[in-house]
Amino acid sequence: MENRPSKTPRVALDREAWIKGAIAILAEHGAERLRVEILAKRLGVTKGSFYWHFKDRRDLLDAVLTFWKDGRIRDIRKQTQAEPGGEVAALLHTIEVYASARNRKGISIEAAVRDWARRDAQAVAVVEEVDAERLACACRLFLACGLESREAQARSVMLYAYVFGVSLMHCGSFTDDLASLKSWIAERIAR
Amino acid sequence: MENRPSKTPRVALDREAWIKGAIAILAEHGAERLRVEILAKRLGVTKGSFYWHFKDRRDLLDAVLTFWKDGRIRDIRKQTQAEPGGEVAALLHTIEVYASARNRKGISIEAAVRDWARRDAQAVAVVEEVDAERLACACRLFLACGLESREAQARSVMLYAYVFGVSLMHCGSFTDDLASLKSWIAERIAR
DNA sequence: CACATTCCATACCAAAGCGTATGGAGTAGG
DNA sequence: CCTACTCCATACGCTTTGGTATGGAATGTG
Repeated sequence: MENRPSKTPRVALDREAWIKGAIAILAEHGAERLRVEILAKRLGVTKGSFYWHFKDRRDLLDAVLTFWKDGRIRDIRKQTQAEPGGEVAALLHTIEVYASARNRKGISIEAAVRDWARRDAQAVAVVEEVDAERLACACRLFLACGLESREAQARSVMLYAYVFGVSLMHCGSFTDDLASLKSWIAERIAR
Repeated sequence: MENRPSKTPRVALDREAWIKGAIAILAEHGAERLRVEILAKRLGVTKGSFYWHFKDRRDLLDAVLTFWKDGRIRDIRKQTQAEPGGEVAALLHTIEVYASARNRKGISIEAAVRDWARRDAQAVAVVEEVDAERLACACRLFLACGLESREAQARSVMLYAYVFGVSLMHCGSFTDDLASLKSWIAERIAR
């Protein structure tokens, strides 16, 4: 199934195509509005196809969660890689990437999954795994900077709480130069 | 309508009772799951009654948003009151109150409204008003502490971003003493 | 060519939910 | 006591959506 040559004229959908479409809807409308008929229409097929690839709607939701979790864990490990001496730069880079307005799609997915986790046990488990990995990655960098364990933990929590919070706020009309405010904050968190 | 004596045997519902019930559902299940028939059942009546008090479902949603906005603006003004010299204490108090786990209900509503605001223009407008007021209140305190305008703004953004972010994270398994981490963070933000 | 397999369309049922129409019970005013 | 008004119940039509059953077209295989 997965090693189908991509040149095949028959453009059959596989599980991953459905999952990626589902994540797009998740980002735009939230988990509650992730309906199989809507998704099928978006992919240009009918739901008869859906139930070939997935047992039921829940099967899709779990697949989406796993797909998202794996991607996020891969990403945080990549973003927090640092050579000795470059730890502060890596921290600033992480804040920049995760709090940046140009990461709109990623932030939307993140927000949707976290809202989802307020009502779904499986989503809670996934978010906990991702948060644990992210905190561990940040903590590793702070420790490498020479901070003691306690402060490294506190700064890690502060870092991610800030990053998620700022992506939820609507502070556009508060200041004329939000970018410089953000870099001031990033400095205070990372250094 | 509003000056009905409370001793009336007939316990008729008024608009506010419907709104408060709606906010409870909003906190538990989100705006998407705020259905009039479910709400009516929760209040012990049928939807026939609902359409007496509200034009349609949208009418209820707008009323919920206005009710929430007024309450939040009243609250932030109250929480950030400070006598001269007590500004830092007021800031720490605000962080404590808004990021506290004992404020579960309020945090749930807050999260639901913010998620709602990702898809609803009216909700966006309300969240923007509330955020603007909160940032202004915090900024006032920082300025009273003697900080210059730029830093006061930056700290205000950091304060609220952190507060909302920490309520979204799942960092329970990260440390054995989250409380002391939080107070360390609060100190670093407020002072 | 015959056949099985893969992937999808169509048709169908059941449930949830919005909004309307209508009537009925309770209450206040005259 | 009669009437108007308030608040709610009941019944209905309509749309959306999850899930199933079944057939059919495209593709690969012997």
